[in-house]
Amino acid sequence: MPTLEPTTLRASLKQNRRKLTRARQAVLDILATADRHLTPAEIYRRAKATHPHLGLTTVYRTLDLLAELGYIQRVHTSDGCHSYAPSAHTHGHQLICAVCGRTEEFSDCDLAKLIQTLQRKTGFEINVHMLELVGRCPSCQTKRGARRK
Amino acid sequence: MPTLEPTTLRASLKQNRRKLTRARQAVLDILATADRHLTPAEIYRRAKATHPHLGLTTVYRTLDLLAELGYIQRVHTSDGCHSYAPSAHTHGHQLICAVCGRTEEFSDCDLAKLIQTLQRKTGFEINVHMLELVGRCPSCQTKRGARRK
DNA sequence: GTACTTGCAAATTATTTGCACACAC
DNA sequence: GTGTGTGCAAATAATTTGCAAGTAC
Repeated sequence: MPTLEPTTLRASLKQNRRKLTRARQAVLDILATADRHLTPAEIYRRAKATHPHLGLTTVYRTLDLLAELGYIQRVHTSDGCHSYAPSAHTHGHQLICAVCGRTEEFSDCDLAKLIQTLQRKTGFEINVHMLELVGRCPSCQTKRGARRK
Repeated sequence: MPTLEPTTLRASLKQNRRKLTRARQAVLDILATADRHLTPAEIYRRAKATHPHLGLTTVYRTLDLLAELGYIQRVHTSDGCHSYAPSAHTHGHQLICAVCGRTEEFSDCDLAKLIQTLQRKTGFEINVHMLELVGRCPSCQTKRGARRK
């Protein structure tokens, strides 16, 4: 996964006249090594371990920035859209475990045909799509078959 | 669109030992006749016209309820997930205009194959999916080709 | 009549802003 | 050195809760 390569990130930042700072590195590190989606507050708490001076404000600002650059992705669950997951910095979608929050990214969504049909039918010009799949990851399936809700 | 049939709604509510009240009717009416997605605050403002006593709290509660029953649907845009659009009370997805917010619902998303492949590859058991397409509606395409951002 | 609902005020939570100081390049 | 970032405190916005009174059935 190219997510973590500091070189790539630094380059992206430079393009926008932005800098690679400790705070940004810390936030991205947390997400990149997390196997589930996290809220700003959770990221803040975790990142403070390696960067005690970190402010929550900075986390918010950093999340916006990283999302804009495509290094992380907002995850939309039924209880809100304020969690973030790492992203491979390309067109990607998330497969989310409803039980533990674990995410997997995938990119071959193959919606071309659907999009074409809908464009013809509705006259819309479609240029962005968001797709998320939700279910239970292998390990949450076995854990006493616990079904959420 | 079955959205508006008060009989259907009343029945759904009854099933859950809920009542069909003026407030709920007012909120649903606003959404059903809106051609774009609206935030709780917008819905509140509009619904007050026909139901001046309405409280914002009730709008929040009603939106939750109607969403749960499938009569409306949360819309997730890049700037948040706090808007709602009418829904045909079946499995459905939204096609959203990024310029004016207009929404169209569609249901034939045909993701079965993709889901099957991913289940095999990842071991996840997938049971929910959310799909949204974003673009420009016909009328926003002609309006001085204004492209958002 | 009863249980579910409402609207208000207040509390809570989430997010943004302004600004002096600090740091990456 | 310069311009971008940061962290703090404070402001704002969004959402939720408790509760007495109201209303659908």
